[in-house]
Amino acid sequence: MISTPTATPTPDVYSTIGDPTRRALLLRLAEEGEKNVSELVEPFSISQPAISKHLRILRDAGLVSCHKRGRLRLYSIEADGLRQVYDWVSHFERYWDEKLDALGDHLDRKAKD
Amino acid sequence: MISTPTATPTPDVYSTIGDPTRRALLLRLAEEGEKNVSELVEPFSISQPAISKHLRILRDAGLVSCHKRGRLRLYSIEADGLRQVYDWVSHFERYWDEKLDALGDHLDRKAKD
DNA sequence: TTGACATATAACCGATTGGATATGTAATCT
DNA sequence: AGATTACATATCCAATCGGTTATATGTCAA
Repeated sequence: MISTPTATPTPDVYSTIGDPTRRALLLRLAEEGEKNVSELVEPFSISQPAISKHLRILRDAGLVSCHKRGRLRLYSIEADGLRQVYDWVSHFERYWDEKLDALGDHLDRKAKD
Repeated sequence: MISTPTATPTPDVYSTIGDPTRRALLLRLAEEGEKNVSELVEPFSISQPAISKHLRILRDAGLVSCHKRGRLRLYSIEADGLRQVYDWVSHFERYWDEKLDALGDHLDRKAKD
């Protein structure tokens, strides 16, 4: 009984979503709800073990969870961990969605929250 | 006419921000404005060439720009490319800013779109 | 012009990554 | 029980990564 049960080694969310396959998996789980591994593999041209490895990484990052039903493993999105990405990238928001003229003051104030 | 500004080979923004050093560089440029390389190196315990390499990657990803002044290269944030990350991660927004109790139905319905 | 400074690039290296194939394990079906 | 299905894990491999030191290039200052 060595195995660390859930004890997340916090495997960086940013690098986890750095991979396009993993992003696609996350998006699909978010849009279509829980899916088993075979269903998740299907749209890709890569092997099942490769997808299982991605799912493992996603699980370790806390971005998905899974439970068994019969011989299926049903994976679901666990999006809380993505919030930190949202928060980080929000720091740059003012650079793209506003003309920063007299607005600068307002933004500086918000930045202090 | 669209004209790719610097002929970006689009070296994936997601993997670019996967590195913590690069995220720190971006954040600092955003918060403190343009900086030369020496200034950017200073807070880190890694070598100047290592930072220059990161800056190269950031430039290739279109996330920073630089211009010369004397013997200095002044780097500035170019945050537009981060918007796609913001947009992507926004897909998961509903998972963290809503209590999904009786809301589940509503969400399931939306998922079918 | 010579030397110091600012920065980029080159060459190299060990660690990690993302894939493949092969095998293990548990649940279901006949 | 035996075969099949669904998935995870093990092992291996080439490519990429992030760092290093060494070197090249261009600019300023004396």
